[in-house]
Order: sequence, then structure tokens, then C-alpha cells
Amino acid sequence: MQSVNRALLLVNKAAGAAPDGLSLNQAAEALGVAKSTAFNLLKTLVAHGFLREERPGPRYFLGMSLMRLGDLVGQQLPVAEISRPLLRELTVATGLTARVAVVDDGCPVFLERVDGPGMVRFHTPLGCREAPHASAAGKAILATYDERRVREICQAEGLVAHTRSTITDVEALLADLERTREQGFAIDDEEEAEGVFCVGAAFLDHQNRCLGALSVTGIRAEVPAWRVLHIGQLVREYADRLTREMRGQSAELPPQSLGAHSRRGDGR
Amino acid sequence: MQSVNRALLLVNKAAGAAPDGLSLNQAAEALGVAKSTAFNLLKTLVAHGFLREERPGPRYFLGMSLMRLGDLVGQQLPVAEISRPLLRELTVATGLTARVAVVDDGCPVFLERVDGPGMVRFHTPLGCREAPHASAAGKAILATYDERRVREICQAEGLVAHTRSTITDVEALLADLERTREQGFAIDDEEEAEGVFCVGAAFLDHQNRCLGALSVTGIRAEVPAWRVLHIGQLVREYADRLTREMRGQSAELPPQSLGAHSRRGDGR
DNA sequence: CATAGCGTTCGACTATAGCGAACATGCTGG
DNA sequence: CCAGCATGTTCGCTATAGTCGAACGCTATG
Repeated sequence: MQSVNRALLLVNKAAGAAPDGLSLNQAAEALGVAKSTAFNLLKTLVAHGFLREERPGPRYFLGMSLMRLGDLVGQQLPVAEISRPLLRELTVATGLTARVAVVDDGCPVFLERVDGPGMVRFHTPLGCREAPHASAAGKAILATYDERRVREICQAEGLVAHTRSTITDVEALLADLERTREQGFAIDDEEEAEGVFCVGAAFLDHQNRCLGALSVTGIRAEVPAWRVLHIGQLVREYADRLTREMRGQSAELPPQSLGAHSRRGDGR
Repeated sequence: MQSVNRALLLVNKAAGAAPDGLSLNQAAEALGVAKSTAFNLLKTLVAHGFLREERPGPRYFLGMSLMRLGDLVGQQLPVAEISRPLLRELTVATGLTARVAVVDDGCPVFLERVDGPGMVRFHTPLGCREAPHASAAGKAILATYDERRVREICQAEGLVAHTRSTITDVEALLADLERTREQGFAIDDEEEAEGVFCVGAAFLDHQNRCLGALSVTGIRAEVPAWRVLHIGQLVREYADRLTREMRGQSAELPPQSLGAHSRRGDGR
């Protein structure tokens, strides 16, 4: 499946090549193929709207089809649709950027975001994976797993340090997860990026397996110590609401009170 | 480029196959190829995250990469980023769903949307093309072109009727466009969908060529006759603001007052 | 327990995608 | 204004890589 591989790689290249786009020669060189080969690939991708050809001196950018398809991903996952109004409320209530992620192999993948009102914008593309051990959403997810599974994931992903505060030791991480379970929400205190503070909480499916997490993100200064508890409880509360609403739609289970702190899932 | 073609077709199939996803056999049949061929294609797409494989009984859905890439499209087009706060304001001011489209071969392609507060949700996927003759955004765009180009586009697209009110006659369309130019905004009065009312206005680049259009959408009942003028002027005003802000960023041209009704471009 | 339907693997054949060289085009600098 | 270069585009040959079909294993169902 060589040609398909190359085509898809090209799309990724075009994604990285902002804001000037990709030229034919760049494409050919990036793939290590002849110019004519890259030429054909590019034309095919353009024909399907996966790339956009901007003249003159053809430069290639991501195409409109990707936007349409990207939008559809969210619609295939019911989570995004349902969580949107909750994110909006959460943003208003906290003044922070609120996001929702689904879990993919233990990592949070962010589906949807509602930016806060502040000056600061965070570089948080939709659809991106974040590290499980260094993000509030990730730790909220891990906290629903049992120790064995957490160790597996840590092994697979590796506890790479993003900042000085990143937890790089498995035992320390397990302790942090225990605290997360106790208080009902996870905290990322500059563990993913310097100066950035996040709070996250997991939501569950009808079998109490973790589906994903809500989180709010702000700069450290926006979140003084005395606000943390309040924000944490708010995020927890909204995550529970999301759990209930997801159940309400996909299965007709009764809203069965979740209990304030009953997310002690077994992770499988 | 047969295999790439087939792969990209599969992605589109998977997009349409909501909410149950695509099975191997469906995929093979849809393409008219052997099962093993479809199998390889699917696996390759999954490896790149363009599709997601859900077990058991492997079903294929759109993958997370598409979401990430779709999000990036917007970032490569400066329009989406800049228009977002304007859309938000416009939604608040009108109580309607506000959207922004860029022009692609005369058709509006919608980049970004901010839903209104009402109960009604519109089925308006991002990245989708709409008919130029039957949407407010489309007519706002066409109104910036000269007669020859409008006729060309009509020829190419065909004036298909979506509802009883759709304009299917070129002369009538040209008259409507003239009115649009006079009042500064375009109106779609149930021409695209029954019961749906839209108002749109074009925004321009630094050479006064049409870049795209803003529009607001509501159900007919939300937009009584006496509100139309006010809403129209509002949309016109925001489109002009967008024009100015786009110029402010990409080129350092002075904000040069646009004049209330100076969008009489020549369309090329 | 049998069977039908699906996903998955394998090897052979041939169409197809890849290469390289030649041709076109559009800019830059002399 | 022309020459030269860099870039995009086309074409034919060749071998590779993608396609097919058939065989296998699994699960789900009557």
C-alpha cells in the first residue's frame, strides 16, 4: 500500500507546512520520490479535495474536504455534540478554556473546545493526543484504571518530562492518581507546559468504564490556590452531568444517581 | 493513482456510513474490488488515523487524524480565526446562528459557525459547499461578480430548485443580485430549505475581490419582516468589519473606510 | 452440532504506479 | 531584452506493488 501511504504522508506534510504550503519539489523531497510521482499524488489528493492547490506557482494546502470530514468525526462520536453546551457553561462559570477529550489507548484525544474570555489563547488543536501522565484529562482518565493497567500504559508511552514539574516516576504518579480519586478531580500544575494550570475529571459509559474527560485550562496566575477546590468540584459536577446525559441518550438507563465520588472503575 | 483514489473514496464512504460505520464487505462492494484489496486499504487508512477501527466485528469510522487536520484547515485560512469573535457577537446581537464562508469557484464553503441560542439546530456541517444561487452567502458572493461571471457559474452549477421559492431563472437571479447590491446584503427567503431564512453579506480582500461571506440563519418565524432591515444592516456592518480586520493583518494597508456600499467589485 | 457469514492470510499474475529524461513555463539578473 | 535557471508538467518503459481468488479460522446463529 505504498502509494496510499505516501499520499497520506503528504497530507501530513501539508499540515505542517503552514503558512506557506507545500511545493512540488518539497513534496518530492520529503517523500524521497521522483517529482512526477509526487505530482501524481498531489493531483489525486487535490481531485478529492484533501488538498487545495493555490496558484500561481502551485502551493498545496490542506483542502476543504478535511474540514468537512473533521466536522463529521465529531458527529459520529456523540460525545462532542452532547458536551458542547456543557463546555460553554463551564467556560462561563470558570472563565477558563474548557475542553472535552475521549480516551484512545489510555491517552486523551481532544474533541471539542470552548475558549475562555481571557487574552491568552492556548495552542490546543482539536483531535490531538496529549500525554496521559502530564495532563489533567490524562490523569483523570488514568485514575479510573487499576494499577496494572496504569503501569502498562506508562510502559508503553514512557513518562517523558515536559516541564520541571512533570511526574516521571511511576510510584509518584500512582500516588497522585490516588489523590485524584479521593478529591474527584485531577490537577495539572504546570506539568505539561510552564505556566499552564489544568483541572480535569473523567466521565463514564453505562458500564462505568471511562469514556473520556472534561478539563479546564488557564494560566497559572488565573487559578490561585483558593479557587482550585471550587473549580475542581465544578468540573467534577459537569463531568457527572455529561455521564448522565450520555446514558440518557445512547441507552435508556435510569439516571441512577452517580454518587459524588463513585468513579472507582476497575479499568477494563 | 488507482489505489489512492480508492482509499480516499473509502474515507468518504465511511463518512456517509454513520452511525454504524463501515464493514469490510460493505467497503469492498462499494468500491467493486476484492475483499483483500479493501482490507489492505482499510488497514493503511487506520494506520494513519484516517479511519478508526472499532471492535468487535471490525467496523470502520472516521479517524481522529481527520479531526486534527480539519481543525488545521481553519488555521491555514486566516479567515476562520479572525471571524470567530465577530460571529459570536453577531449571534448575540441577532439571536441567530452565524456562519462564515469562503468562496471556492463561486460557491460558498462554510468554515465556522456559532450556533444561536434557540431550540432549533440547523444541519450545517463545516466545510460543506452550498449552492451559490440558493443561499444568502452564495448570492452575497455572486453580487460582487459581473454579469458574465455569474452566467458562467450558473451554467456550471445549474440552477437546481431546492424549494418552491428557489430562483431557477438566470434573469430573475440577476435582478435579485442587483437588489442585493443596492441594499448591501443578500436575502434567502426559504430558497434553500423550507422554513429557513438567511441574510448574508460579502467581505473582500485588499484588492476588493470577494473572499467570502458572513451569514445568519434562523427559522422563518424568528425573522419577521420588520427585523430584516436591521439584521441586514448588522450583517453588512460585520462583513465590513471583517474586511477591515483581514486587511489589517495580511497587508498593512490603512483601514481606508470602505464606504457603506462600495462592494461593487468586478469579480475577477 | 452444523452451517453460514464474516474477517484474515497467502501466493501468483498483471496492471499500475514509479522513475528519469525531455518538454514547457515563469521568474531573475545580467 | 534576452539568457539562464528553477520550477512545474508530460511521456514511455519497466519492475514493483497492488489486485485477485482461493483457502483458512473465527464467531454467531438456527
